[in-house]
Amino acid sequence: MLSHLKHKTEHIKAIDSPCAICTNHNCLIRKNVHFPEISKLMEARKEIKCKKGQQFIMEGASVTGLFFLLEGKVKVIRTGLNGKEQIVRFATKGEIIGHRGFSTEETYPISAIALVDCTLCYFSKELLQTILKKCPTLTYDFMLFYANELNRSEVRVKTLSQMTVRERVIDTLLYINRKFEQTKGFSTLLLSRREYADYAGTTEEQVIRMFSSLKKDGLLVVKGKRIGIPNVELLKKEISEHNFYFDN
DNA sequence: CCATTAAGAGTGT
DNA sequence: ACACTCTTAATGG
Repeated sequence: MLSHLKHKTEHIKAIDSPCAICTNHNCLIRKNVHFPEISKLMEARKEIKCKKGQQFIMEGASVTGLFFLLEGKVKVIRTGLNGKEQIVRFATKGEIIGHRGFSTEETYPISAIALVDCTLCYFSKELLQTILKKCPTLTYDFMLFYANELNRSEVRVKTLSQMTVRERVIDTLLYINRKFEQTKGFSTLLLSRREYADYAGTTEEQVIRMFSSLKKDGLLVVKGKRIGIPNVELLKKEISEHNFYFDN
C-alpha cells in the first residue's frame, strides 16, 4: 500500500507544509501546529491512499504507528467469538485510528478497513512519543481524546448488553446519522445490512426485518442501500423512553 | 450494449 | 439459523 506514495502529483502544495495548510481542523496535530517540535512530525508524515475495501490495519500485527483519517470513511472491527466480525466504531475525517495499539500494546487489537477511498496521514509510534513528551497541549488533547473514547466504550457496553434488538438497531441508525453527513435526506455512508448488524450486535436478518418494521411505522426511509431518517427526534424517542440517550 | 453471474436484500419456515 | 426467491451490481465479450 506504500506504493501509492509515489503518486504525489495531486497535493504538491501539501508536501511543503502539509499540516499548516490542512483543512482538517479537527486534527490534533493541526491544532498544535504552532509548536516548533511539530515540524518534525510534518516532515515525517506519510500520506497513504487507501482504496475502498482495503484493510490498512491488521488485528494482531505489531504496532508501527498511528493513522489520522484525512479524507474518507473507515470501519474499525475486531474479531468476535466465533470468528464473527464486530464493528467497534466508524471513523470520519479528522479521527485517529489505531490509537489503542499506540499506548503500551505490542500489537493492534483491531483491524481497520476503508469503506470508501481514503487518504490517511501516518505517523510512526516512536516519533509521536518523543513529540508528545515535548508538547504539553498536544498531549493534553490526546488525553481528552482517550477519555472520550473510554466513555464511549463504556456507554457501548450498556447499549449492547441491556438494550433490545430494536433499540440497538435504532441506536445504530442514530449513530450513523449524527456521525455522517446526509444528502437529500439520505445518509452518505452506504452500508450493507450485515455491517449494520455487526455494529448493532445482531444478525443481518434481524436488521432487515427491523428496517421494514421501522419503514412501516414511517420512522425510516429505505431505498436499497440508501437509508434516510425523516424525523430524527421521533426516532430518538423510540429509545429514550427507557434509556438515557448519549451523543457519542 | 447486452447477457451472464455474483452479491446482497428480503421473506417464510 | 437456514433455505429460497428476487433484485441489483459487476464482469466480460
